[in-house]
Amino acid sequence: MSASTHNEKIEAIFAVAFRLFGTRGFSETKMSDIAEEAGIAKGTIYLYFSSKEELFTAMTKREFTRFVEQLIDMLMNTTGFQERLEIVARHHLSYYFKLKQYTRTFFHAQDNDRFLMEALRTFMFNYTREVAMMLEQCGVEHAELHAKSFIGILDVFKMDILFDNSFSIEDLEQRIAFAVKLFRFGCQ
Amino acid sequence: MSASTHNEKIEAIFAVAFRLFGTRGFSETKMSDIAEEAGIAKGTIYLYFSSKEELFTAMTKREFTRFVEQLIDMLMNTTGFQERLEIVARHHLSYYFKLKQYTRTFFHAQDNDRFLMEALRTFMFNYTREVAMMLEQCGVEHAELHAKSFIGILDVFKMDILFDNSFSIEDLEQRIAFAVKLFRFGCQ
Amino acid sequence: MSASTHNEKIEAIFAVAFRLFGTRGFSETKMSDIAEEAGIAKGTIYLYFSSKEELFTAMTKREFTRFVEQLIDMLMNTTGFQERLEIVARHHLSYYFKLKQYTRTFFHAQDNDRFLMEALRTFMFNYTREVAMMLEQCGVEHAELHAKSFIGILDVFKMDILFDNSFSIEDLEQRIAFAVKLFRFGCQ
Amino acid sequence: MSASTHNEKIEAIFAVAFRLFGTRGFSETKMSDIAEEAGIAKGTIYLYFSSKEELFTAMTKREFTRFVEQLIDMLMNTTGFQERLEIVARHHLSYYFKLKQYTRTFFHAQDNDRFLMEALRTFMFNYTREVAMMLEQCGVEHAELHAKSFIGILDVFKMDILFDNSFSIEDLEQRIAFAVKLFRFGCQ
DNA sequence: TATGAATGAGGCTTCATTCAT
DNA sequence: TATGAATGAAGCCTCATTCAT
Repeated sequence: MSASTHNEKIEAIFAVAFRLFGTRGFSETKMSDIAEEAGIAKGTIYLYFSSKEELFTAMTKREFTRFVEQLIDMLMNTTGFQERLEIVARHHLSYYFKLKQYTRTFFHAQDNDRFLMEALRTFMFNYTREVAMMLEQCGVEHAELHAKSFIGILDVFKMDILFDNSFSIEDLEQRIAFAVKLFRFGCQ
Repeated sequence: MSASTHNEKIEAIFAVAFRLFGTRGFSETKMSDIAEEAGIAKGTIYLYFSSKEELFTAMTKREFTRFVEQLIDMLMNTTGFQERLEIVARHHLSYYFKLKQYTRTFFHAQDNDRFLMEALRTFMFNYTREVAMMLEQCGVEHAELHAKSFIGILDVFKMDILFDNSFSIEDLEQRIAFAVKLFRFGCQ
Repeated sequence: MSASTHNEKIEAIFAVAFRLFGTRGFSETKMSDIAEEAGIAKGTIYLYFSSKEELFTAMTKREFTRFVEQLIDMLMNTTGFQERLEIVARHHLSYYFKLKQYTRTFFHAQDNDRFLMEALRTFMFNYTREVAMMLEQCGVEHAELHAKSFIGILDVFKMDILFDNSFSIEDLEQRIAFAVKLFRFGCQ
Repeated sequence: MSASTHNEKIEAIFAVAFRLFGTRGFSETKMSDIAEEAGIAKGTIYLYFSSKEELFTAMTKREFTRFVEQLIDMLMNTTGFQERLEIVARHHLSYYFKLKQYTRTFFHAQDNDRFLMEALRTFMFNYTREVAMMLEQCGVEHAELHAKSFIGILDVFKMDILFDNSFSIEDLEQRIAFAVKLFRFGCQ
């Protein structure tokens, strides 16, 4: 039923928190629901996280960190501008695609929370830095602004993924190709 | 302090709601605060809006609508691809710049509601459509995808504006120029 | 639409109040509903009744008074013990029968209200007195206790009327006959 | 002050609720008052009852059930028509007499709810059934109508008990004797 | 460590009543 | 007299957090 070791328990809490915060949002998610779905008692969560906000922030930070680390791994094994751009694009869009069923608010400023804003800032900083480094290696000037822009292009397609119920893998690949092409050569 | 006519009162409520929801987020904004700052009684809000959620949604919808209408106006009086792109970019970024002091959550999926998600969807649809129409008139293919992408590039710079306390008018203009150039000619 | 003279207006208010208080009960009936259904403004009610409680009490008192006055009229034109008992019984039960569709709480201690309790007391006093006087004229001893008992027998049948959806005029007449017979000769 | 076990706590809540709802009525009784007088926190009540209405209904149902069960017990150990009628009468009237200080609304349709009406219906059904069974055993015809009538006679005396501050034990016994005699032999 | 019953601050909302017109 | 927009006191209920076991 419930996870037994310290880490397993934290993982279980994170997993449920991710799902519930993602689907319902911060305020509408109850600590008691998280506890119940994680198979532990309400009080137990407080052994690991001092408050609801801390749990939310910790979970979000971990998610952000993972996201960037995975990106770094993938970029490490690749050369070629086009390929690398595609990797960034695919990683970004796949994230939303995979989690579509229960993602709604992640990577977005929440209803609340100075803490999350800080986490989001750090995330953007790290994410941008990695993409910028990659761009720099590939000889692109104004790497940071370009990195942000590329991320922006990708992020806006999140709307399509989340709102369009018939959005398919093929659509995803099409968006990737489109984003990379636009980024490299402009709209003309 | 308080406005007298029906519409003035609604405007007053909207104005305060916009500011408070924007700075504090939905859950952390109290109806009593809105009432107090609007110079009316708590109960009075309920003469115009049936619930906190309805007020929030109505206010957001109005904001979205205004944003798009203003854009339409400005595009109407302009020709030239470069100029029009600059107008879109400036409108988008200026919005955040002007409201920097109390904007945080707008144009973002909230912690709550189905209603706002629907409003956001409509907004994105309208905003994208206007930009896409303009692009089409200027001979750009895949106008919709391009429109979204351009919006994405602009929207990501919102982060810079909101997070960077020293962000200046000059920075703003630089971002505008950068976004337009990238969009037109790519990163190279 | 709305009644124009002073008395017509009061009558209109009474009529609506009777219906709404009767169907919904005191707390669940809003002054605004009464005003609306009476075709007048909320504030207007306060020109005639100083509070919700006063309206309720006044309306109830009037209803009680009417009930007893009608009974007095009918008894006045009759002689004969059996006939008179039947008149009381028919008057009592017909009242509930006629108002079945919107009677629920009348003649009963309310959820609230010292005022109504007082009105109810007066009503029971007057109602009992009239029945007792009649019994006395007919030579019945312990007229007051007997009067109350007879009223009690009748009042319990109210349950049948209110709860039994198929309760008919024939059932009503049967109850009348039964009540009178029991009262006169006992259960044997 | 506060009870410790689950059941003790519920009993404590019931006891206070019975007293307060009985004296003040439903609407005028505050959940916070019940909590305070029960020596627990407001929120604790909601661990056992999902709403004020539910508490009220549950308490009333329990009271009804008890009333009938006690009657059944007492009838079980008695034979003789006269004695049994006296038992019913004494049980009914003693109930009001004992609880005089804080009974006002029980056994009466409340200002509110469908729920209570249903409970009242069930109560009347069960109460009537027990009395009717007893009457049948004693050879009385039309047992149900007779049972209701007897209950009605008794119930009307509730008024005397509640309204007459000098109502004594002797008065009570007199009413019992009167009710039984009337019921058996009629008014003559 | 783990539990979950208990807490109680706090917010949304209702609605009787007022009063300027 | 009549209106109805405005008021604001008051109460139900939620839920993050605590703590005795």
